[in-house]
Amino acid sequence: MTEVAEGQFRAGSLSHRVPELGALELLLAVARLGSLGGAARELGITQPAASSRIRSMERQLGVALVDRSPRGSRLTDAGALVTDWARRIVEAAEAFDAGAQALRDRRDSRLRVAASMTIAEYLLPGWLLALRAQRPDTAVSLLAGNSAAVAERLLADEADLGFVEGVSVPTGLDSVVIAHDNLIVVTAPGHVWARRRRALSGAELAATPLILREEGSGTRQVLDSALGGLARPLIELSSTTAVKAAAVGGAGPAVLSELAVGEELSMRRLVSVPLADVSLARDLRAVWPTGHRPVGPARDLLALTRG
Amino acid sequence: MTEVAEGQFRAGSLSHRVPELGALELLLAVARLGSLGGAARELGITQPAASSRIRSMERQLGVALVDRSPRGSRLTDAGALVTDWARRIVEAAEAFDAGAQALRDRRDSRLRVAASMTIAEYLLPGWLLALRAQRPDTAVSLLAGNSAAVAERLLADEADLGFVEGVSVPTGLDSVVIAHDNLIVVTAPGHVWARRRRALSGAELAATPLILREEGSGTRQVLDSALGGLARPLIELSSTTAVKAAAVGGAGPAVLSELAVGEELSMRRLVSVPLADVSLARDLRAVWPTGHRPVGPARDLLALTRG
DNA sequence: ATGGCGACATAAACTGAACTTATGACAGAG
DNA sequence: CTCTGTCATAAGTTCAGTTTATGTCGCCAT
Repeated sequence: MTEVAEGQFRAGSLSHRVPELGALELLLAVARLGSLGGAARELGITQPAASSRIRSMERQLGVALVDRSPRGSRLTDAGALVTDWARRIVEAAEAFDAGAQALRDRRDSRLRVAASMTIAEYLLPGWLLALRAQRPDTAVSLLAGNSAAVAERLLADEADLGFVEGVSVPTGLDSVVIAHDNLIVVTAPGHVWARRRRALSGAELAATPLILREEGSGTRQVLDSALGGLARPLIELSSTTAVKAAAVGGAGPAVLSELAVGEELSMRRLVSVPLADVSLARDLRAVWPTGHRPVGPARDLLALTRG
Repeated sequence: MTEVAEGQFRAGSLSHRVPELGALELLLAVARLGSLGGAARELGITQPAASSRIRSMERQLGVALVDRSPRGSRLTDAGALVTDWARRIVEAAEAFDAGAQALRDRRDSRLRVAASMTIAEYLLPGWLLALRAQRPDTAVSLLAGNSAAVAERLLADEADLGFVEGVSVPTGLDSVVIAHDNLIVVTAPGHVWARRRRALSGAELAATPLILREEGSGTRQVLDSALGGLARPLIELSSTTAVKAAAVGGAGPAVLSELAVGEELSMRRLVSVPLADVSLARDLRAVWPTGHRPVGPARDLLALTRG
């Protein structure tokens, strides 16, 4: 009976209202296996521990999650919903883990990857997850920087495989295009541009103050060159996340990589504005020192990125 | 010195390698405020606690995250990267919380929402987050079910606002289209269809065995009617998540709501196959009992969904 | 210079949540 | 009618995270 006043706590941080990761993993295991004891075994804890953990999660959320019977346990309707939300958290945690694992082994690992920021943030954790599923023993290291830094690492033999975004390939490197990244114009759903039917012209874009990354950033370079150096900043922010936040908040239109806003678009927190006569596409390339074709784990990772 | 053998633990569950939510929140606060003590104050803990928490997170990840100086604390390069991954987790947790909060207050709340599964899973948590930012005191309840169940609740005055996906509006309800959901054909990046240039025809789609939701599900109904009842199942699975997993694993092409695969697409775990002469669009509608135009919080929520 | 302020570090004692071990109760299958 | 699976309950233990209380370092204003 400790949670009587539920509903008017002091902006209590999330961690008091959202179960911790271990509990969410347990819930997913229960959903998959249909048994508390089975899930417990899989996670290497005892059955009473699992039971108690699920129970305290139910108390915390104020909703019954599983129907327990002497024949096993099934999710309730609410439980199924909660499990789906939990899965999102666990997936984000897996990406975190994959990235962190790579970061941790920076020094002493076997596959050393150097990548530009956008790729390192949004794409690599997923690829590393897949690579680990395929070759669990490979220790991967990750270094993030701009194109020049990536090239430098590769040429100094401090990295085995690199990933860059941008139009030109640094000299001394061979490359393969692995994907195309489009910069897109996005606004909050309430913005006038969200209701446009006709596509936006380059001139209109150049004439409108935009929320942008700072000068010198990769995305900014692509935009400036496509527009002839004319992009007019409404605000300049130093991280993709800050730009997204400003756009979601309705500060104005922003130009961002579609990789960075996949979720915001599908959740309709942001809306993409079609563009007519300007192409903001750029290639994402895997790169390596000329002649040193990737072998071993580097080759596997490369294969993964190309599907 | 307990973590000597780091790197070869027994498939150790995530929770041992990923810091818990509270620590991630703390990290975000430090990133934002530039100070350990400040972040501690914001989260309602003491400064040594914050320091120790960050430190143990650094030990856990094996990477320095913040540069501590007598003048404040800034993120290291690795710290910035980790913070971005952490933010994804925290965002997922916020969506979880928004949904759970609604679920919890099912009985005694002021705004009662009934929604179909896809909307409840993928869209509503985001909307509720926005609603709570705007009207923090509104207690929201959520019931998920199929279109008929939604209609029933509304007509019985057990819900104030409903959301349904599908072609027809149940009788007795007024509605507004709030968004369009497209079913799309997706495959793993390795599948032959991922390399097609020409769009897929309806006949080809009907002739190919697909990974599908079970008969009776909303997505299956739309597909069957668009194809004239001809969809040929390769496997039938009972949840969107299972279909996604099978498709990502390369089992074959799947047909899914674009809402369900936004992230997979932007991460290139799945690729969308363009479709030529078939339209798999369906409207997402807000619904309410004829004549009872939404007022108060229901009206606010409705406004949010339309941007 | 020199106090004062703000930031972080260190040490020791405390608290509590979550685990384990050990057992009991219930349902269905052979 | 016992055997095997399931979950529940109880009591004891462990350990991570917290607080309180101090120490150190750099910066700034007087």
